[in-house]
Amino acid sequence: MVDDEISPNSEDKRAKNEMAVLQADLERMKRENQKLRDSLDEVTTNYSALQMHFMNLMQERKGEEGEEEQEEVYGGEKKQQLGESGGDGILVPRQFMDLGLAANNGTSTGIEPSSSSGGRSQDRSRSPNVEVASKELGTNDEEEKKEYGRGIEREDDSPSGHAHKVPRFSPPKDNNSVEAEATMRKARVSVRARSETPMIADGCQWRKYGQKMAKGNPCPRAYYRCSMASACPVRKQVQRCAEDRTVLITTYEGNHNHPLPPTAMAMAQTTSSAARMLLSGSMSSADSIMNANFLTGTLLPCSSSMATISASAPFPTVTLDLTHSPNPLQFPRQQHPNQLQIGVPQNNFANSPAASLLPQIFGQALYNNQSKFSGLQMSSSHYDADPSSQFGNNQLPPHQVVPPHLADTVGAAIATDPNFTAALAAAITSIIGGAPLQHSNSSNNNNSNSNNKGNMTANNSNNGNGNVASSSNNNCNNGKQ
DNA sequence: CGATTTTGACCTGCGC
DNA sequence: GCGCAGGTCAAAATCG
Repeated sequence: MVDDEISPNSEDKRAKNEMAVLQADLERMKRENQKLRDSLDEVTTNYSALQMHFMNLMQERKGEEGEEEQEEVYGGEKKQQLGESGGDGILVPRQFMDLGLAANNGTSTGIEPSSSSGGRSQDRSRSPNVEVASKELGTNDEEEKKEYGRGIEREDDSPSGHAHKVPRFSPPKDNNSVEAEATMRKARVSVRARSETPMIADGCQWRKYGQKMAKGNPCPRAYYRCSMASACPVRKQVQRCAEDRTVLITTYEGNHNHPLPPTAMAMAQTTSSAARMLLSGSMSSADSIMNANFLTGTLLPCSSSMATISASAPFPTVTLDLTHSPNPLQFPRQQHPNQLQIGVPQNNFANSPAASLLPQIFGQALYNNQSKFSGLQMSSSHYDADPSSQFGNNQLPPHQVVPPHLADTVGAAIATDPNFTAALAAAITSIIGGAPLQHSNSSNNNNSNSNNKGNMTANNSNNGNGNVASSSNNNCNNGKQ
């Protein structure tokens, strides 16, 4: 009887104990959860603060340099552009956008005939170099004709349709600008990334205009044209790697001549920066080596094969290879003490402002002074002990980092997001291309109107009915085409 | 019905 | 000069 009475009591006690333990666990978990939240909030907050601070610094610096440049080169014209771009709250991001979309000011003129004459005449009043820069980055009618030969010419000016008889790279009409254009025409940024989707979601709208079988690759290569604006010269090629079908090789070319949605800014940065890379002195081999070393040695120190620059013929190409590691951004935690690491506090990086800001930050920073970023490194999984010296002369405050317990998650989320590849490519190419271009018209704006038509065309056409037979070689070659 | 994709044909550049 | 390969065009087909 006693046992019968005691037994329930002891069970009750035990149950209570267990309950207490569970509650304690729960409490502990709640506290930890709260800690994590706090950490995340803190990271986010500090990231935003740092971001703003950095942008402000860049803006100030750019403002100074921009004024000097424009007085030197443009005779004050640039000041006006800066003023226009900086008239509202968008000023700060705008300035960063300018790095990649610098020339789009001219492009808008290309779209809007009413204003084109003014913009073009301005461009042509500049020094040859400036004109090259303008043409390269911009897309007025003439330059489009030169760059894209028959196609654009027919679209714009040649109803007869015989423009295709004009050589795509026709002999220079005058001086070196055409040469630069030709170079620009071939500037490419290639991104290799594992993706199940037919295309990287770069935020732009694309229209497929061709498909071919590339030599040595059973997968067809698809040709896309930006369809966000009728005369946008940006094109891209999408092809799966022959050796690894899960690898998607996307090659961008050209610069948008229309406003872009935030999610597309990254790609715009990429393509325009690639153009700049070429423009910036035709990119001597020494430069390319230097830049490549800089890129692979600092930005991506733990994966020298992740990013390569090829300035060799036929197309100078910046290739970003994100396929070598399941988590290419998951850099080792032990890194060079002076390396800049940027923590990314948001899982959904591709859709976050950071996705579009990152390339701009990188690019702008290098625009100002490449040497300051000699230790640059981007990391999604970063936490380091002493970030204080990272920005060199910029004296930026130590930035908050992703705590260790969040780092893996964040890094993995980013690395597995195909959208991120575009942003990362943009960052890299901004570094490569943005640095040497200090005196180009980086303050140009992107003012043209856009007519968004249709949807993102993610065509997965792989029927392989191109008219070129496969044979050997090629593909999976880091985008050198 | 307009926009987009498909696909054969064509053009250009390049190597031999 | 020829052939190959890459790139583009444009009519037809397809889609929404």
